[in-house]
Formats: sequence, C-alpha cells, structure tokens
Amino acid sequence: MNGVPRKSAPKQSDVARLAGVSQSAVSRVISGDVDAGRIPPETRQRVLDAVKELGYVPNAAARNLRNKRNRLLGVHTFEAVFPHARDDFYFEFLLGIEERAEEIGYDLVLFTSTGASDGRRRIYRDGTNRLNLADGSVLLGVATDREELARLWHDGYLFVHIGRREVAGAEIPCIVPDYESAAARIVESLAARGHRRLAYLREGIEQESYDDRRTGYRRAVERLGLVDRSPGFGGEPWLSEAWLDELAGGPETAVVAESIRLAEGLRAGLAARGLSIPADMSVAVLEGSGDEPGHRWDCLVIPRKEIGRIAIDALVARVENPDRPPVSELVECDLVAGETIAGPRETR
Amino acid sequence: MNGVPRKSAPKQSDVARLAGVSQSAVSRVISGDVDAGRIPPETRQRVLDAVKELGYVPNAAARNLRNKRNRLLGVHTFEAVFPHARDDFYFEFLLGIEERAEEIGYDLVLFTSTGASDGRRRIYRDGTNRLNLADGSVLLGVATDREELARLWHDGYLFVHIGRREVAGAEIPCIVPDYESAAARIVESLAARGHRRLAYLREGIEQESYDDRRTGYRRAVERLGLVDRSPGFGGEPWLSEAWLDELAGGPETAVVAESIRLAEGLRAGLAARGLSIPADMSVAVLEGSGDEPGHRWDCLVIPRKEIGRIAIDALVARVENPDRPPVSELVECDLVAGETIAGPRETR
DNA sequence: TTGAAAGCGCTACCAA
DNA sequence: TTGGTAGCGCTTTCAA
Repeated sequence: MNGVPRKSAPKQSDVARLAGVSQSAVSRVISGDVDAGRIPPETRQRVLDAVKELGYVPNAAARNLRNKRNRLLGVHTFEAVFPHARDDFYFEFLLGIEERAEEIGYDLVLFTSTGASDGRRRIYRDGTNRLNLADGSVLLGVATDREELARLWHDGYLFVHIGRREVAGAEIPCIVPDYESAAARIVESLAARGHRRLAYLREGIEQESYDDRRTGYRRAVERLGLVDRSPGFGGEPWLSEAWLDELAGGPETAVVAESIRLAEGLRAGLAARGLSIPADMSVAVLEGSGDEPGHRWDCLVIPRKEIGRIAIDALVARVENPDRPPVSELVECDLVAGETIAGPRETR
Repeated sequence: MNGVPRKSAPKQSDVARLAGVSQSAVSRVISGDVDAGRIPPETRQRVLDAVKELGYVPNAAARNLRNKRNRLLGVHTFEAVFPHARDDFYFEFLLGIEERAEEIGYDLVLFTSTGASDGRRRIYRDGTNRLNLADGSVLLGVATDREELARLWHDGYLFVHIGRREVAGAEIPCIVPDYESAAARIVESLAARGHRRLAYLREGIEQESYDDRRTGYRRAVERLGLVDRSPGFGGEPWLSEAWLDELAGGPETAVVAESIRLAEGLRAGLAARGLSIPADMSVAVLEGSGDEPGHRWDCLVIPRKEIGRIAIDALVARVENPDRPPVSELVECDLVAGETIAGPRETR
C-alpha cells in the first residue's frame, strides 16, 4: 500500500463511452470547435459531465502530433540560466519573457537537457534537435553558437534571437537594443554640453552589439564634426598606461566607454593621475540597466525586460502565422543621466 | 521572397526511402536500440548518411505519444518565478533544479500559462491540467493551493513539493528542510554556551515549516530543562513594546527568532532600551541562506540549491520507476556562526 | 447532428 | 537481419 492512485489517464474514448457518444463528438466538444459540426447543448453537456467525472485531460503529445502546435515556447540559453540570472544579464530578459508568456497563455520550456560537459549548451546533439518540442524558441546567450544558429535557420526552425547575430547565408531574426542610435544620442548630448574632443574606450570583444555601438559613435562624431584621436576610436581595445598619461595631459574633455568595467578602469587611472570625474573629464557609458550599484554613470539603459516581452510577441506572431516573414526588431534604449557628465573643463 | 526555407521536416519514411531500407530499420538505427534487431554496420551507415543528408531530426511529439515519456519535467510555482527569483526565495531552488536537470538530461517546463488575472497560478483551469505535459513536476511556492495539491494527488499525477505541505487524505511527497533538527541544534548550542533562560520570537504565519521550527525548539527546550516564559513560546506572534520592556529587565539571556525580520525588529527594540546584541542578549535565527547582506546572524542555512537538486532526483526516480512509492525527504540544514551569540551576560 | 475512419511520426512486435 | 504492421490519443474529413 503506497497510497497512490495509479489510474492511467482517461482518454477521449473513455469519455465517449461514458457519455454514450462517439469519440469524435468528444473531440469536437473538447477542442471547442464552435463552427464545425455544431453539437447540441444537451449532448455537449453529457460530454462535459463525463469529462468532469473522469477527470479527463487532453494528451498534449497527441495533440501536438496532430496540430503541430503546443502553446509551448522554448527558451534556449547557450549557458546555464540561473547561475548568471542574478547578475542581470539573463535576468531581466527572462522576466519579460515569463511575464509576456503568462499573459498570452503560453508555457515555457527551458532547454537544459542540451548541456554538454563543458558547460556550453548545444542544440543539436546526436542529431536530435530538442527544440522541436516547442512551437518556437527564444534564443539568447553571450556565447551563441553561430553554426547551430545557421543550422537551425536552414532547418526552417522558428525562433528569434535576443541580441543581434549575423550568420552568413542566413537572416537571423533578432530582437536588438538600438545601440547605434543610443550611442549617437550620447555623443549628441556630449556635444550639446560643449565637448568637442572625445576619446573612445573600446572592449576587446568583436560582437555585433559592439559593432553597433561603434558605428553609432563614429557616425555621430563625424556628423557633428567632433574630434577623436584615441586608440579606441582607431580600433585598439582597452586602456594602456601610456594612453592614460596622454589623455591626462591632452585636450580631450570627455570619454565614451563601451562598458562599465572600462569606465571603472578609467576612473582609477585618472584618479591615479590626480584627475576626477566629471570635474576633469566627463564619462558616458554605452551599457547599463539603470540600477547598477556603485557609481551612477551617465549611460544608456538596455530595456531588457521589454526586449524579452517583444521577443515573445515576435515569436508568437510567427508561430500563429507561419507565413509571416521573420523580421528583426530594434528596441530603443533610454539614456539615463548619472553623475559623470559635466561641461568641459577649461583647457589646461 | 522572405528568405526562409520552409521545408517541412523530413521523417523516418523519407530517410528510409533515401537509404533504401524500411522505416522500421531507420527507427532502430535512430533510437540506437542496441539489442533489438541488430543492424549490420553497412545498413546502419546508409541510414546514418541519409539522416545527415536530409537533416532528419526525430519528432518529439510522436516519440512522446509512443513512449509516454518526454524527458520533460514541469516546474510549477504558485506565483510568477522571476519577479521573486532575485530575493533568493525561488532562486536557489531553481539553481539546483536547473543544474540537476541539466546533468541528467531533462528539460524543464515552466508552467506560466496557468496564470490567473490575480497573479496567482492555478493548475486546473477549465478542466485542463497543463502539468500533464511533463513527465512529472516540481511544485513550489509560498502560497501553495491546498485544494489543487489534493486534486493533483488524487489524479495520480507525479510530483514532488518543495517545502512540507499537509493535506488531509493525501500524502504529498515533499522535500523539506529539517527545521526541527536545526532548531533543536540551535537550542543545544545556546545551552552549551550557558544560556538557561530563553525567549522565542514567533512569526504570525501558520505553516508547516514554522510548525517544524516550533516543535524542534519546544522539544529541545524541554529536553534540556531550559526555561522559556515568552509569549512567542506560548503561541503569541510578533513582539510588543510591553514584552520588550519585560525582556530588557528580565532574566532571559538569549532569544531565538523565527525570521530575520523579527530579529531585526528585536535588535531595534533592544537598542532603543540601551541593550546590544550579543553583549546583552544573544540572538539566533531560524532562517537564512548564509549570505544575507547586513548583520551576520547566527542562524540556520536552508540548503536551497541542494533541495532543488534532491527534488529533481526524487521526481525522476519516480518518473523512471512509477511503481516506486512517493516519499518525502528531510534535508539537513547547516548552522552558521554569526556575530549574534555570546555567553550569557551576568545577571543584572 | 453524428459516427467511422484516416492518418500525424514514431516504436515495437511478429513474421519472414 | 529485415520489413510489415498495429497502434499511441487526437483532429478532421467524409458519409450517413
């Protein structure tokens, strides 16, 4: 005696038998197919009663097999979600994803089974694409695997990617923060404050999202006739001591950094040279969520939660209408004022 | 031209045709059925080649329908996960759940579709139990719905609950922190330090997990012949100003609080009376994750991550062997030393 | 209005 | 060693 009622799940035929109707009648009642084969209220009620009595619940797998639909959306991250969730990278995205999925009545599958031993996750393993289980998937991750992305696309699998990813020969539908415009607006705000000579602090990462920042920055600088002679602007990543010396003595009055990490490094380097932010140097950062602990940088805000929501909407739009062409969407980033921008100091 | 290759997924029969074998041969090769119907390497290879050429991937729904298994574990929370995930309540549980699921090759379904408009989530809605989609589910949440739990159990659905929940007429399999033992050990450590007169600070929550703490505390106090004349020990929740006065002037040298919240309240109340922790009063807390910000309380540590892992193991054990009776598991809590316990002050 | 029956893609059994 | 075949539970014609 283990106390567990181990009845096997009732099926439509059981319901049909109990209700004294045919299985197809049950199906019609269950799937609420209003137009097709109108069921008289009285029959309908008999079926419903039988459903209740038996505790019948439709079998998702069978439905799926027939309908090719699940109301199941996949979420594939190329790294484990939760360990990173805390540091806000995945977190806000997931918040939006969950929120929107709940609103529109979809469930979410977290594809965890695909974990390889190295901590990376692969979509295709021993030839099986688990993602097929869902009606479509949202992919995200820093270490996106391009090959898998390409294959997925070529297989005609329905997905959207959070963050821009370019793959030759495929048009990956992406939901992307509009870094280009945000970077440009940051440059504009600096110019409006009177800054003419800027420096750019570049990460050592080659990725689309950084390309976008760089493009936006470069174009704005050129368009506004500003000057940037920094190595970062030329393509050199990170900050060297030599360059910090040069910066400290040079005519630049503002720096735009690609990341908070770089900005922090800059702050330390300047401090070591007796300079402070923003009195001696204004600094803006092309990254942020608007609520970082520590210094309040002037920065852009990646609307992560909204991106998550939009990703779900974009995905579902295609799930529910597969003829719809896949499109990428650019999501505007807000700019938040911090305490690291001031007017240009007087020339030394 | 939308650039999307919309080929419908190839199936086994396509592979079979291309390889010039029967569909069942393909099935045997694919599902790697080693023992049954040994396939000669050469046939096998032909199939594999065809699979590769077509980019064949097994259809999960169909497999499911056949096998009655998904390698899909449900996670049902009675509230939205991510908004709360941060404050560590769900978070660490999910960490363990994800980690373990990944290790053993299961995917996770987050049941979000069940969200009602009031923010609560219901398992049964319009007679459909979405959980059926998964092979079994882990349930968790502060606001567990007892009725749904009971119904789920009566329907013979496979699940485990994180945290103890008692429901009349059902034996809910739970993975539970061993609060009773931890509370007892905390009392013991206080007694070992020389404390004879204790006070108990009680939350206004009636829930199994608090019952366990109370039981453990009470039994230890009685067993060790200690004295507790506090209202909390008697069943009165929270701390009144009157009692704080009494405590400040009374013979008690140590307080055991059910939550950090209460302990913080106590600290403030004592401070207002010129008393400090632990110099004038030792305090231990029956809650914690070992890394709270702020004061370092002497407390127990709920091994949330481990509980998540154990929940998955317990669930999968039953998924893979449904005859196995459902069992609850008690998980030991560590005690962590903080800065809030000292020896008893000399009597005033 | 109802029911019979044909599959969805797969696995597993049975015969050859 | 192979292939034919019977379903898994469901939806959806098509006939009655």
